[in-house]
Amino acid sequence: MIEFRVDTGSGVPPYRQLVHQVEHALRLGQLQVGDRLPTVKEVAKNLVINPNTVLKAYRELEHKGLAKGRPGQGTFIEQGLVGLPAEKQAELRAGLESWLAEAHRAGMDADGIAALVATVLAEFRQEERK
Amino acid sequence: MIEFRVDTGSGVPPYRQLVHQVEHALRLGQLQVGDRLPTVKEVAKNLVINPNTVLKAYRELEHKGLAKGRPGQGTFIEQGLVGLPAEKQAELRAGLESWLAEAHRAGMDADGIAALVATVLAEFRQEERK
Amino acid sequence: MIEFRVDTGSGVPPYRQLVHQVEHALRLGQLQVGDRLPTVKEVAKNLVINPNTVLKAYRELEHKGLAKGRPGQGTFIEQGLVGLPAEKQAELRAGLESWLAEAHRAGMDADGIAALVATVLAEFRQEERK
Amino acid sequence: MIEFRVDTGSGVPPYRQLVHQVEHALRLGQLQVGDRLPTVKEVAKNLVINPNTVLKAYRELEHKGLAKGRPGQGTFIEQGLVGLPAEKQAELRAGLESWLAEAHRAGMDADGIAALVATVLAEFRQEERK
DNA sequence: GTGGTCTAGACCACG
DNA sequence: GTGGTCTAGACCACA
Repeated sequence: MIEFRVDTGSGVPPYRQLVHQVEHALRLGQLQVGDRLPTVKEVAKNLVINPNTVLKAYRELEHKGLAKGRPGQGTFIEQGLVGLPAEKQAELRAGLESWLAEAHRAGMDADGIAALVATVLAEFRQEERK
Repeated sequence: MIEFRVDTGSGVPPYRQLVHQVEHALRLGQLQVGDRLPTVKEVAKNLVINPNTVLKAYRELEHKGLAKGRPGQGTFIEQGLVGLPAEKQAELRAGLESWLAEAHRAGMDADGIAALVATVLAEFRQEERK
Repeated sequence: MIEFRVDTGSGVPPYRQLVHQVEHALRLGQLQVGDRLPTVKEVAKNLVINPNTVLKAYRELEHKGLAKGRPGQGTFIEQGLVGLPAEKQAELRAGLESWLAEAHRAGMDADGIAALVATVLAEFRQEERK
Repeated sequence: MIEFRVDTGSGVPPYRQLVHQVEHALRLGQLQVGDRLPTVKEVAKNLVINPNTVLKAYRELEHKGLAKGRPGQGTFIEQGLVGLPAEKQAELRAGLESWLAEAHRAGMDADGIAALVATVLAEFRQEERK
């Protein structure tokens, strides 16, 4: 079962963070078609946010065709997102994690790492756009 | 001189994106104490956003003690952010870029990469918090 | 609930006047941690100023850590400011008021009094700085 | 010779602070008709502000008929402001200073005192307006 | 309904 | 010309 997080300091609206997390989990194969998402109440209670916010996120997922609420049963994943084969993903992930560990050893904190990653990713996106 | 970007699709308010970019540049040593930021009007014109939005970002930086507006002259960096020595940073950056290139070769698009990176970073943050 | 005033002739930007008034009320114990400030719209309507101006004041208070806006609920005092015990304050206040009454009887108008007070206070500040 | 001060943190435009200080000094009898104000250059240098700002203040005084610039000689007080007789003023001032000293002894800092004074004065003005 | 963001445009203070 | 303030009004996120 997916575990949601909300980072209130990031400026990203909470409901979008939830949507992103589902999308990411789908891409990474952590969520499969047919999986059940936690109930609105559970999420709202765990993250201390308003149930309406969770509902909005689930509706957004429904709108994108990724999930579907079944009254009385919960919300279920309807459709996956194309991603790389699991092995390749695991490989890449391992590579990234080892880089991260190295950065951490070198003395970078999470914010510093995030700054570096954001910069490099932004440049990559710009490259890709060409 | 720092070059701002704004990603309208991310959900992060533009003025916060500007703040983040300055903070990142400070961490990465791309901005130094005493450097001048582009004028409010320049940024507004380049990014096609309202001057007030830029002003809001600069004001936020001022509140954080990172920059200071001097009427008639511009806005200047007041204080740096601790970061790693430039060489170490360059090294780490190279490592990250090579990982990124590998992921790209493997068939991942920017969104997929971002998803993976976000997930791994979030886990790292959770680790760090312990 | 605090009652805001705005003096348009003073040259002090209205949003700063609001900030000052909250700070003063905190120092004087008229506002406590947890108290709710009037809503942005109420203040804007009462003082006949733009809601954005009020918002700017509340935002400034947030930056100073004194208040915090809770969407959908209002803006609340987060932190107090050290001040003297209420009795001592009341005593001092009485002393000041009696002096003021005397000055008034002697024929001074509010502006004259303000001039005298400003001068004496400025000298006091200079003394204190030593 | 009057000694100007500028408090950059107060929000009051510097040029208005200068005007106020002249007016206050006139009310308090510290400046007399015929007295010479410091030159624009002197003030600008001492307070580290732009000469234009000082000029603007002097023009404002001229506009109010309080001072007059005599090319090549300086700026001179043209007209006084009605005030109380010097003895009465000195008496009141002494009273205020003794109150201030008491407040200080009681543990109030300049900001606390300013807060109290501002509040009491504001109420007094409201009374007077009736 | 409450706070928050953005836009558009006017005006002021300062250099 | 540069930063800073204010207004007016639209739209969004949240409770």
